[in-house]
Amino acid sequence: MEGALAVDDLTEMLKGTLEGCVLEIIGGEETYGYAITRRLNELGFADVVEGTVYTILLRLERNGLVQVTKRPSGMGPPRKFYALNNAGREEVARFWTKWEYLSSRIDKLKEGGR
Amino acid sequence: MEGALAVDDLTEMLKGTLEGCVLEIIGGEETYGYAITRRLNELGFADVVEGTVYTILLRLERNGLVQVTKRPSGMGPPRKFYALNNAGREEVARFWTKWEYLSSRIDKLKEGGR
DNA sequence: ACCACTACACGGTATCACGGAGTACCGGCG
DNA sequence: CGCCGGTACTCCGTGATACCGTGTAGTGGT
Repeated sequence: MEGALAVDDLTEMLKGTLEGCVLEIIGGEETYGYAITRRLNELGFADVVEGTVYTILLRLERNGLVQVTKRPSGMGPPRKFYALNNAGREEVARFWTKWEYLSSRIDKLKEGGR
Repeated sequence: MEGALAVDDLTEMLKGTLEGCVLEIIGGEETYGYAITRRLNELGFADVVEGTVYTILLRLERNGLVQVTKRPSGMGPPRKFYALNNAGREEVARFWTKWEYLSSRIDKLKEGGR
């Protein structure tokens, strides 16, 4: 019954897009790593695991795209909440531009490719 | 005047998709590396260079997805023509399934992401 | 003879998603 | 009280991929 989905491994295809997805989620509301992972799983990115998301979050922080606030949880260890700053908002806009561009080219190739 | 396109660097986003694009092009007609590179450039993948395409072609050959035929050119050195075999046709179908899946998830995230 | 265009191959680099191990805080169970 | 499961974050190593420069080679034009 487990992941009997049509797709077995999106890993390589997610390169470059997963970071954008995380940015978009953070842009929607201030949130933290564990919740982002769950959110991604719900959205259909079923195989994305915590280690991957945390790597991305650390990278976002290192690149100065997010503002980080640590808050106690009551449900376990303290959480690190992430919110976009100006640079982050610009980056997420760039991401969507790139995605739009790429997906239009690919769809065109798929249609009139021959 | 230089590449004043809306997108500066698709490199990371192309990971996992470029190989599928090459497969699709080969599936359309038997062709060779140099021409595939030109075709990709025409299609909007402007920054894809020959070295990249050749590594993909070597990989496809190594993975037994293509049938290779060397033919003299008259326009330079001999060309290696690539055509899909059965495994290659299955692979390109899998690619489009994955692409469909991924792009639908991403578009959903973009719309109702919150 | 030189140069430009065509055409392919190779080696090294950077980036990214993944996976496992480790740490830590909390609540419920027997 | 001790153990386990769920929550939550960190670190490090691995594998896959696209990129880039360089080299090799064949053809034709001047």
